[in-house]
Amino acid sequence: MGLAVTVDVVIFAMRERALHVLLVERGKAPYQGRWAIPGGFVEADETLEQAALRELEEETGVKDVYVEQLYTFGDPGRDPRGRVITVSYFAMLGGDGARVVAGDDASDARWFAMDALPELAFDHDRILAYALERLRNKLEYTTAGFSLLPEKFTLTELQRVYEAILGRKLEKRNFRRKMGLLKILQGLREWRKEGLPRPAKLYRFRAERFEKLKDKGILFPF
Amino acid sequence: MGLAVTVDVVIFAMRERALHVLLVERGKAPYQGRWAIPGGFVEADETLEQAALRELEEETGVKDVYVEQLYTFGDPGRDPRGRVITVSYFAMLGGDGARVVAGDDASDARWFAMDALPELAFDHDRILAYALERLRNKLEYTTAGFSLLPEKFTLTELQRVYEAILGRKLEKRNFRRKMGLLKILQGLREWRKEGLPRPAKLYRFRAERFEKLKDKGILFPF
DNA sequence: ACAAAAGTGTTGAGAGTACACCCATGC
DNA sequence: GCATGGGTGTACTCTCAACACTTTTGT
Repeated sequence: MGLAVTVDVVIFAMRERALHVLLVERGKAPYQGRWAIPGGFVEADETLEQAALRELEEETGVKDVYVEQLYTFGDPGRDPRGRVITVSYFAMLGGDGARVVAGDDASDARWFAMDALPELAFDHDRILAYALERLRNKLEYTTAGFSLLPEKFTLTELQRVYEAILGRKLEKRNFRRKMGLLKILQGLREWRKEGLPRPAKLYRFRAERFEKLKDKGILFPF
Repeated sequence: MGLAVTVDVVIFAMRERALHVLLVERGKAPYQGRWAIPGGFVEADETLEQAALRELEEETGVKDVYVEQLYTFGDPGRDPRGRVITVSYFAMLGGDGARVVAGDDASDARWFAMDALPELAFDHDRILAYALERLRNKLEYTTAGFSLLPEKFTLTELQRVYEAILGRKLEKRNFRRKMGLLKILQGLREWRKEGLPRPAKLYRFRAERFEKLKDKGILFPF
């Protein structure tokens, strides 16, 4: 079989109130100089997920993240080098982690706002579009939104994550009441003060409480 | 690369009020004589979806179905022949079509009830479990349920599809009212009489009406 | 007349939506 | 003292869940 398999990892983070994605600049042909989703060839003795994590760390320095399989793209002709099938993954980086990559000189990786993307290599624009759609869906029935925040966050920060991904404004009081109803937030006795007119209370996500809700099919009602 | 790629197609149908899946008996090693999900190797010049449709027809005679990609399984060791990555698909066959295969002597294909499966080849039990989970989810936000019925069906038949897949009983009056509210059913002036104490009205699914609902994020509330 | 599935409405509870003002702080 | 984002409650509507009896037919 003249067939090769790659993995590609779409990794999202919130930066400056907007949803960003991490891309790498290709150093060699094909598509030299173009930006691409980090990824590479699967090796013989690793699982697909291990390959995704390895490539992500090699190309961007990001590690210790949870990746989830997205979709497999395999049209003939999607890679000029021959028949290459790619298994795409996606991941989310918490607010604090989002700064790690910026200072990593071992890579040509950069964050791009989702509404200001460069031209991409291969069919990576399709992959990215698919990943965004999946992220929107996950927001409704999982706690994906929390994965894009630091451990401690304010309610307004949480709301901005939802707004950035869904692409529309949400009503503040309703958002807060519903989050309260879910009982998956723990209020802390700490306040965020930097750059705020009035200090905002910090919260922490309580994963163990969410587990109980999941089986009952409870949705995030936004 | 010593890497091969296959496609496998999980195909569901309702038979005798229970959810069934179509399996084929393997004629050669490995796992000779075991039952397996229909599938085979991807050829050089076809898309993954074309490969899935081709293999499905070759092995079971089923054609003209809509297939949807499910998940890609690629652990080293999942196939004793070497490193084989499989892209799985799933499909649904309407009630009338479900009989087609039974008379097809060109294949060793057979329908199995999902709650009485034989031992399967490779990691096909995992694939099947994943497909069932996906089917359950799709039932909630798509019209997947209708794909398992003939063109004309009674409300009780429709309810049985939901019950078979969700694995629990639903309340008749609530089910009917909610289906009515969605306005995606067209009542016909025909009745089903075979084997029924009292004739039941037949309905038809109106796909074009559903399109309008989708964008508004309307869910099937079962 | 009996067995079996078809068909039909109401009520109470909980969640969704829309909406406007005062509060605490930094400058 | 003013600009800025933080924080709070009510009223209405709609949907969900629970629940039992009558109707039509074949035997």
